[in-house]
Amino acid sequence: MAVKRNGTQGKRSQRISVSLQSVQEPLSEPPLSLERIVATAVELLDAQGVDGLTMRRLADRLGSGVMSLYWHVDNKEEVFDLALDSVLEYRGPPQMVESQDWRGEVVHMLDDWRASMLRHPWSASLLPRRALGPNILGRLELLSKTLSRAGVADTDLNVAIWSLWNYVMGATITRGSFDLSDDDRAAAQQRLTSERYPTIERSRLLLDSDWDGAFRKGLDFLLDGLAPG
Amino acid sequence: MAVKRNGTQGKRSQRISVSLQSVQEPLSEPPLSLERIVATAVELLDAQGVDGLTMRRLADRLGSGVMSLYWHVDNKEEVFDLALDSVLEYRGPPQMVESQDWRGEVVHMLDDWRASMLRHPWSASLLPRRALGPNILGRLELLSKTLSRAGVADTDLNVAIWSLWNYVMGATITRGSFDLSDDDRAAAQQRLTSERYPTIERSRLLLDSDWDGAFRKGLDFLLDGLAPG
DNA sequence: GATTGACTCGTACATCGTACGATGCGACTA
DNA sequence: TAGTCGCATCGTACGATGTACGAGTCAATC
Repeated sequence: MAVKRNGTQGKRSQRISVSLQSVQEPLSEPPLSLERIVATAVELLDAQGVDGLTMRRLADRLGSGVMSLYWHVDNKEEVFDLALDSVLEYRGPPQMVESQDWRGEVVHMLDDWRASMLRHPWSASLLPRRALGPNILGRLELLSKTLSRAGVADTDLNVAIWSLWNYVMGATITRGSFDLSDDDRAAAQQRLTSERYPTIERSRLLLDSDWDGAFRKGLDFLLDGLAPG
Repeated sequence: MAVKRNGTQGKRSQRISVSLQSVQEPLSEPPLSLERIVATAVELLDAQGVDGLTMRRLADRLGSGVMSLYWHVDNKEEVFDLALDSVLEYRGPPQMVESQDWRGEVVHMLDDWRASMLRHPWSASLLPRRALGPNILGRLELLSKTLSRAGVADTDLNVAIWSLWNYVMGATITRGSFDLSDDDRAAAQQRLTSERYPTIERSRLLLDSDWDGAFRKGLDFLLDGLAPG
């Protein structure tokens, strides 16, 4: 839509700040760039949550005017998209040779995915309403390739991918929902004892489930069913 | 916090509109009530999405002043909570006797859950950031009870519940994310062909997956692993 | 008639995203 | 040197939003 943002955006010479006037009012921030904007947005989201990110606050942290952001970014939605995607990058399993251990690779990637999102709780609430960024697509591609290499038939590939994806997404979002403040936790407990949910209460489901263990076990069952040997 | 809302809220006599002055300016809306507010909020969310729900629009639809809403409701967040929960009610499987078919019951409830959320796409994006309402807890309770009755050991119960819950949550949210406008769809396709995701592209993963079939198959695998015979 | 409590609503304010246009600046050309 | 142009920054202003505050209405009670 907008014709503004060009190919060299953010790449401008790093301003060799050698010469004079080293002393300046607000300490002379480095110039704006997409990278800096996104990184700062992630900081802010980590610190203040989804509602804590406003363009004004973001600009303040960057030491720039609010409207300067809009040269690098079309709108706030794009900031969300970029922040989300930037947090979901995947660098691959430890060793880079094509191992035979496809199952280990899949588990590693999905584990890392879940861990990344839990490190940034806002990501879980953002994901459902944003489009799929390149890093998400990259993970899907990797998953797809690995399963294919493991011998999953093309006919079953989509089922396998979606099942695994769904499972991880759900696990992440569920866990995130429970990482609310202690107030909310107390409120939930309150509701439990007022209205009656005896089975839940007995199993202490909401209180001290072994989340990580449960995640791995369910994942194992899925993989058992979805892929051969 | 607020001491306002009392026990009889919304229950006020239905205003027996028999007598005179049947003609009035804007057709004389029925009085406000929590029920009417929530129902209208759901209408609005269905029609306009999460961002389409504003207190002013809500009041307009109800034919009331904006601030009148705040007598029935503490804040906008509560409207979201109530709308979300109201959409997730579950009335149980067709026959009400305690059948032996625990697996059928579980599948029925989870299917219905997914269907409910897909009927109201905004619910998927709301759920991750809201606390658990009574209807959600009720479903968890039912799931828990049924699995317990099916012979799942207490030790494995939490794993089983979370695995199933996670799976359904993820499936719902994923599907919701893909129910975007055609524009977004086109954009995704664009990204696919520009950057390279060959395996995804070949399997047409994003385009014509059999979502419902995939959902059921993955669910079956999970149930196979999680529960006996 | 006075009081009370349930309920409604107009006004006002702080905060938000962002449209618009002015401004500065380095690198070109004439 | 003067003029032009594209990149980049930012101040001002506007409409929309959530909601605090307090005044208003009306039925039931004393």
